[in-house]
Amino acid sequence: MLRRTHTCGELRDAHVGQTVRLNGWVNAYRGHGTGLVFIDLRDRFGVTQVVFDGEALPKDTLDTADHLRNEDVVAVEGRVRVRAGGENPKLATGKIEVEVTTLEVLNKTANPPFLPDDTGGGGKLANEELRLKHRYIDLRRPSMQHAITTRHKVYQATRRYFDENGFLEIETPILYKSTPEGAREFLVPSRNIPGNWYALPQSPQLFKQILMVAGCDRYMQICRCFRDEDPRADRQAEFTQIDLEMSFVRREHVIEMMEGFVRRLWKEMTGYAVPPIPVMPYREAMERFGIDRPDTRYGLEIADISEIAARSDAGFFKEALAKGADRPKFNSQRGVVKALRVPGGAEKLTRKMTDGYNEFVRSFGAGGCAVVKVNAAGELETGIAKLLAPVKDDLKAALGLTPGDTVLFVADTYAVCTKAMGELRQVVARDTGVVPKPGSEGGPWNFLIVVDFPMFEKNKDTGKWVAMHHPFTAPRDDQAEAFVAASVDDENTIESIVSAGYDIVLNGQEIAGGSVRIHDPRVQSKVFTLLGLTPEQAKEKFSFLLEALQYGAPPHAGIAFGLDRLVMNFLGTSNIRDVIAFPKTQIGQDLMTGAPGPVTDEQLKDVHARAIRP
RNA sequence: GGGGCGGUAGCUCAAUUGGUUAGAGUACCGGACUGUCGAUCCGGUGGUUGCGGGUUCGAGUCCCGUCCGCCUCGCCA
Repeated sequence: MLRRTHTCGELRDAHVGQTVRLNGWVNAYRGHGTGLVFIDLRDRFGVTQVVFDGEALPKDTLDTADHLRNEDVVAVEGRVRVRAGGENPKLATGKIEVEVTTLEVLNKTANPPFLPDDTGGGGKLANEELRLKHRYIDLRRPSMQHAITTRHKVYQATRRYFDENGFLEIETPILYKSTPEGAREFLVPSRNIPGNWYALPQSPQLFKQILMVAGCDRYMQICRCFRDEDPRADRQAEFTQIDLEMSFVRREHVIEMMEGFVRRLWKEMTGYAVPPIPVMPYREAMERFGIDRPDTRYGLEIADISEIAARSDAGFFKEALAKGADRPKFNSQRGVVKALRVPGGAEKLTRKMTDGYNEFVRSFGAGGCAVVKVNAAGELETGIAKLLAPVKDDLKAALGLTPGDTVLFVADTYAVCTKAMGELRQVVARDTGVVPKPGSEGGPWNFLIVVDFPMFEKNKDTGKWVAMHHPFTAPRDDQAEAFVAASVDDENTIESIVSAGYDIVLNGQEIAGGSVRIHDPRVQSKVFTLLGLTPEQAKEKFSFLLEALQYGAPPHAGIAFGLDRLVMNFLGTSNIRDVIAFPKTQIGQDLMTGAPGPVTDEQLKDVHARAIRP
């Protein structure tokens, strides 16, 4: 084989006169038959034009060259020369060409189902289903090579940063024990212990805490996690986390370390210097933006107008406000009325759109979405304007209304209203064109750290408390005593306890989340009690961690970044499959390998399992 | 589990209210061509319209079911 001396992206006019060898794929054929053939040769480094000149070559070489086709794999040897036909400014190597003296066809291709061209060979990309089936061809596309390379750089920058800061990279088991809380798990039957199963980890949570007890001090791992839940555009059942844990730290120390990581990563990947990241309490995020991961690239803040609404003539406002009126402010079951002022909405929002919003908020359990417009005279009109007449001046002042605005109202319990408004805000932002381009396309990178999450929330269906983060999340340091002292039946107090958890949010997307962990046994047992676990059940599920925590556990805290989402941000894609070499489809199939596939009865017998076939 | 969009030559798409032999570009095969760079020109091969049923004189088109892909709600401690 004529092994390459250079890559296809390397040669410049400085190489003119040198004899070189290139290996690669035929990216394009431009033949003039009897006398002259051009081939663009591609590898992951670039494209170089090689030329076969009939006058200088044996007939059979020219003949072979004339039959080269896209995706054939070849090796050539020849001399670098300035292009006789003029420069091609589209190519980095466009000033030169290689005049071939020897051609070796390393592999003729079958006719490929599509070409790995970012323009689809002159048209659109082949559909994703086909590209996933022949992933090895799709991955040859320059933009996919770029994605893979970008992901590689994120790995390397991550390892450098955490190595410099004293973290040890430690692997944790993939065959793990089932912990039925949280996401549905993938199960693996045991051959040696009949009737028992491993589970694939949703995250290495318990192991990383154990590593702190084990004195490892600082742990990091770029690890695969598995959650058998339905995917989304930015979510796969199988995904990658940058998983971290630190000993002898409190919340602010972890946040400082993570902010340093974000700053380093963005500097290396984009050149952008991340400014100090603002910290916002969960409560404030919910009040102003209706969501725990607010997109702060635009305004459109939500206002609580409950007090004003109570004095209006709108019966449905009063009805909503009557709900849970005896509960404290911000209690999830207490009725509220919220308003969203849409600047210029009178013009930007059509009747059809606002009707759509009405339906939209209903999907989150709200009764509907009321609308008023502010006319040129500054008066409220249309929709529920008449019902608001008694409070119009208060409303104008509270919301800062100006002519041309539209105001959207939702009235319901705090939980429903906040959720509906938060979602509505994002839709309205898109509809009115106030969402900037992503950072990777020149728009802002807006980072935010959200803290002070509630420890617990009520499950809608069962009415039981569930941990908002996970059962090992500590209360904020100043809340621990109140938490331990609180009665299990005191819902209002339990709901008000905030945790020492933290999320990092980028442009409205959660890119990392973590917490300080419980190392006080009193707090831990209180958490289990609230979650409805008896000491025996808790021991059964988490025995090894609980046991370990008894033997000298240092205070510790950690966090995990969603690596796939980080890479997506650097690439400016909203499709997680673009950043995973071998992704799965919506129903978890790998279209290339055909996984998941059937197994034989013999295999099942081996692992003491039987299939229930539909 | 629910909602939405889609599936027609290898690929990207078209095909009037249901109406003649389902077309075009590209790829592929053959031919011409010594400076192309999405090469060009000429000719040709290529179809169970995802699959199954139904309505109809007649279905790519309408109806029912089903499979697959994507988006989304639920779900994702």
